Amino acid sequence: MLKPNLWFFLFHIAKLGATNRVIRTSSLELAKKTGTSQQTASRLLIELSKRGLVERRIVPRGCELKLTSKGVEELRRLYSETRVILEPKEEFLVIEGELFEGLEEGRWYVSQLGYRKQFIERLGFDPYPGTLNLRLDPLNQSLRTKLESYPPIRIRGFSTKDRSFGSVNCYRAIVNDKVEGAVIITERGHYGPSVLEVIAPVLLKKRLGLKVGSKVRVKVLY
Amino acid sequence: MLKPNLWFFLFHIAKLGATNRVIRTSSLELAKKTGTSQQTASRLLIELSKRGLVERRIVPRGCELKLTSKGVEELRRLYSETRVILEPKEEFLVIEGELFEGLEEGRWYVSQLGYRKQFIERLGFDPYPGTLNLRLDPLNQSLRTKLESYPPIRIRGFSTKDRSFGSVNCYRAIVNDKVEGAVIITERGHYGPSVLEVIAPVLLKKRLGLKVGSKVRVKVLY
DNA sequence: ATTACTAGTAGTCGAGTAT
DNA sequence: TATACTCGACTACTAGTAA
Repeated sequence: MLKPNLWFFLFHIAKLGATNRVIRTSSLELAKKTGTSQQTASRLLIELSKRGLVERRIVPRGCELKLTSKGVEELRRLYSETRVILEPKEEFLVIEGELFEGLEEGRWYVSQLGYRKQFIERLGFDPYPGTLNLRLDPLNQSLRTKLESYPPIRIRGFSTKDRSFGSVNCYRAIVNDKVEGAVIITERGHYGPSVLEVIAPVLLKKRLGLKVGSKVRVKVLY
Repeated sequence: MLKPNLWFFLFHIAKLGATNRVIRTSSLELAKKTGTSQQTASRLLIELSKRGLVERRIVPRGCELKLTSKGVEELRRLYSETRVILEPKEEFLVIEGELFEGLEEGRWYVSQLGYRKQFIERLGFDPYPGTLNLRLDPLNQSLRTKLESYPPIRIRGFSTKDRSFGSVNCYRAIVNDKVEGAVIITERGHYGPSVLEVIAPVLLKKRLGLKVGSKVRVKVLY
């Protein structure tokens, strides 16, 4: 668990904008922002860097910093938990996308027993082997990004003797206002943020009469 | 400024539900949750209590805790700042309510020079002396509550020789898609959460042809 | 200018324990 | 049972300073 003062320091670095770009700063500036000494700032920077939460490069008069994805994740975790504390109401987000024919990789992943057992336990259904892949326009991509800041239903990764499978985040969802299923967000997704992958207990394409190019409306609960 | 480990401790107390009700716990339980000793938990509880962030009562086998409004405020501050870091996009919220004739108190407050100067400086307009009071149904009340979790434009309180005036939080707003103004949220509001008070550079009732009972739509930017 | 080491010190922790 | 005090141990801080 990240120590509170490291978290606080990370937070201040993020406040300077280091979540999505490299910033130019110095240990003295950070010391002032966090109300500590230059020496302590230097030490904490070294520690954050060691823990892989910030990337750091010493340059002539100061340093360049950027949060790693692990650093952003850490920030987001506390943010999500605080949201649950302060805004306990159940809400939803509607994401729309266009069906496309995927690589059929999803079928293989979803049917892995290590995932299936958890899907059944945590989502309450045994997913049909296959995913519905929706292409998102930029507006819907930003909704997807927003979604990721909400506390997910976590499916843990696991290993077989052949390989290891990463953890997966899920959100309950209702597809075209009819079928209950879930959005899945994989650690290193096969497609990236422009695609939304949906699973359900049934073959969605058939059940909803969808074909390539169909507009699909996903109401995601969180 | 609240020390990081105190903040972290407050966060854990909040996670147990102490934001909106009294919880029953003990220093040992909190110690386990935060990964520290019973002694440290006890000491931090005393400190949080001294600083007026939690209310505390020792009972036979443990203690009862509840965050004070100052404690919740502290949590909300960091939450809001983190939101700005992680979700930098400008967004809005549409709140609708029904016009009613207020106590005319607003007129007096808004025209106080201590407020007016700040309104001009921070909102960019000199408010018409008076407020538009909208009665909110429960759904719109929850939107108002949600609004309060976003970082506001803060107007500081001040004192005259006669009395003191509390600080006010504002959000830019557009009324009925036509007139720019601001929603004001006072510390100890005259009306409570079921009412939304709006100010603008003009007399809104006249400008928009409103009368008692009119439905008014306020698009609040944050 | 910076970063970051060393060394001395201030502050925090938790075992023991009184209440 | 609890809370919370004392005190020795340890951690984390900053001043001084080298690079």
